[in-house]
Amino acid sequence: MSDRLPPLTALRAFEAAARHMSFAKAAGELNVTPAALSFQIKSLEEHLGQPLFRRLNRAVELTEAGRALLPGATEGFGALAQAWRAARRVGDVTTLTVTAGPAFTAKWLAPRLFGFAQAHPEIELRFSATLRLLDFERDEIDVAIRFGKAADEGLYSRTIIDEWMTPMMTPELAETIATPQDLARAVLLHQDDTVFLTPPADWGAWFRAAGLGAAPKGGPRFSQADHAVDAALAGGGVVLGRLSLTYGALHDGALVAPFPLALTTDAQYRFVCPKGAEDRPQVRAFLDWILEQTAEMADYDPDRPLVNAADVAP
Amino acid sequence: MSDRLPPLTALRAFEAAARHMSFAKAAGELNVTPAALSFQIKSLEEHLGQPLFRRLNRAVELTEAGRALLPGATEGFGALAQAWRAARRVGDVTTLTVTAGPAFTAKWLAPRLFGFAQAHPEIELRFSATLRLLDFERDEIDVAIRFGKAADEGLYSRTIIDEWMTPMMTPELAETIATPQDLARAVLLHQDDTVFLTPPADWGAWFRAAGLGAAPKGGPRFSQADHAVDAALAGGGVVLGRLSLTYGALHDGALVAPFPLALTTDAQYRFVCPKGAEDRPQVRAFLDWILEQTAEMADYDPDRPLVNAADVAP
DNA sequence: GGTTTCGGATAAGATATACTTAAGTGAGAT
DNA sequence: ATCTCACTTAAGTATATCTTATCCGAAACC
Repeated sequence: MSDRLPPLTALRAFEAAARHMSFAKAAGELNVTPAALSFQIKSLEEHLGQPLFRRLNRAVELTEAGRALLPGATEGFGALAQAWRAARRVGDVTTLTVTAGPAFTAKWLAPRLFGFAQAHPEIELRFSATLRLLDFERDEIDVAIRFGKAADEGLYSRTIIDEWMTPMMTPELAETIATPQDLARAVLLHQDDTVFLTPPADWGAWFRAAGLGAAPKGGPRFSQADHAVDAALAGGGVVLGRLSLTYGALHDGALVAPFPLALTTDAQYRFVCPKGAEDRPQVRAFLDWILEQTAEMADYDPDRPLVNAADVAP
Repeated sequence: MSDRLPPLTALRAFEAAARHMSFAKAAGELNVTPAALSFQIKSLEEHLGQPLFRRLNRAVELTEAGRALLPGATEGFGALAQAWRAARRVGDVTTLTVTAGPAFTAKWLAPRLFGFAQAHPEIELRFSATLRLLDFERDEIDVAIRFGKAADEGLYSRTIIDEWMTPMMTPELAETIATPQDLARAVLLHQDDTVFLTPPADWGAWFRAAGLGAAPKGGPRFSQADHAVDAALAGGGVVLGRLSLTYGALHDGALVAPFPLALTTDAQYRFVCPKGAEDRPQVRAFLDWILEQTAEMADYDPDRPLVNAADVAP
């Protein structure tokens, strides 16, 4: 009748048995014989001073004590298993799981990945493209690329891109749009995935920064910024293009940015990982590679006039 | 390098060692020799394939793998320990932990407890008087007396009191207050702890039910209903007294309720415990005793005209 | 500067724990 | 009535775990 924890193997046996509601199946799961499992349960019941199962002839059912024990036991072993996986992941230098938003994944990471894979064939990359904020431990993520302002406490965080955004379009379309004022007649492509920024860095902000009197027109709205860029690439309109998503297209001339003025925000793309994880070989390799790639981007058009969206808030 | 859980005793040794940041202290906690603990940690590190501690000469510190493992391990063992305590509590027929609001505890439970203790000397009672909703598992509560409407799923719930409330005062004060209209001149004692009820059962509701044109005056406000009753007992004013809190005072004449009209609400006092727990001997004894006590109360003044607060909502 | 002390590591033997095989039991299924 | 299934019991065995005893290195102390 000790108040300390009972033998843990017996507890684990109970958890498996209660989950399956069958001693035989639990024995299978734990790779032991049913006899061993039966003995474990019996020993646990002795420790507790009362039965955990009611033995019916073809089945077992939980007693009230069993019902009280099961949820916490399942939760406890679940937490242990997850922690163990997390610890194992630390020693694993062959895989690297990265999470980033869909737009960044599509327009920045994916086109460049081949280069990283060639430079580091020993690292197996996994991607999780979602805007949902993931938990490093729970979701078994090594590295996150996030767009935002503040770095969380306890995380290693490094700004990787000085982002700016400016109107972009195909060269053909650009021939009909000579001045910012001409944008009033053009199809403006809107993006919804940066609305969480305050102040917003949208067409309204750019129009104000450019000193245009009129408010921007409505137009097609896209839930992901990369889709708006795709629409612009197809000649479907003018997008307020982000450097990170359009660098390649600007470089090979698929898009042009005829007006020098560009918007910035306080938010930046950051490389984020748990503190200390930046020294793991594959994380270090990935960070070095990203910095190399972004350094090239930072050199692009460094003299462009930048206006912070916060300074033109309505 | 198995992906299954490592030996659990070794994991527990790690958790204790990391918590104390000392193998020797951990060995003390687990009642084993330092040598045994050292061996456990070593075996765990072999399972993991990398060290969990960095051995400095007078101290140890966690490696990154250790830091990844510790929080989940602590959480896991904590959950197991709590579940085990919960299961042990099921078999314990000698203690009974009850939670109730402060007013109900002071005015209903406490005065009657002596009777229960006499009838069941073998049961050790514990009380937790708080308005905060407690969790049966987490807070190791057997029974809750709650005032509210809906019974939660998965809980045994039984209404124990058909509550009503009506103006009450000392007999001396009553001599100056002959009709409900006279309440306009009296000091009204207000209570804040039923404001979560919708519609509220307060002086405003009673005035509307009584057909009084004027709204009730302001007056002293009490955060707990029992304090308002105490103030009324001291002759300090008129309280909208709840039967449950004033039954004794009405019975021995310390308070009188001169006006027949009483308010009811959809909410009632309920006896709540986890499903199945109502059959545990001490819980059953407590419930039987409560029902016996409340049956007596239900017989008090059964012909009083009742108005539901919901029917006089503004 | 030498000695002590503290905290941990290691080795060998002892013991308790957990597992397996084999035989047994009772109630529902056939 | 017999079979079968799911769990139990018993005996023997393997393995994991603990203890005692000894060793080691660095910080603390004299």
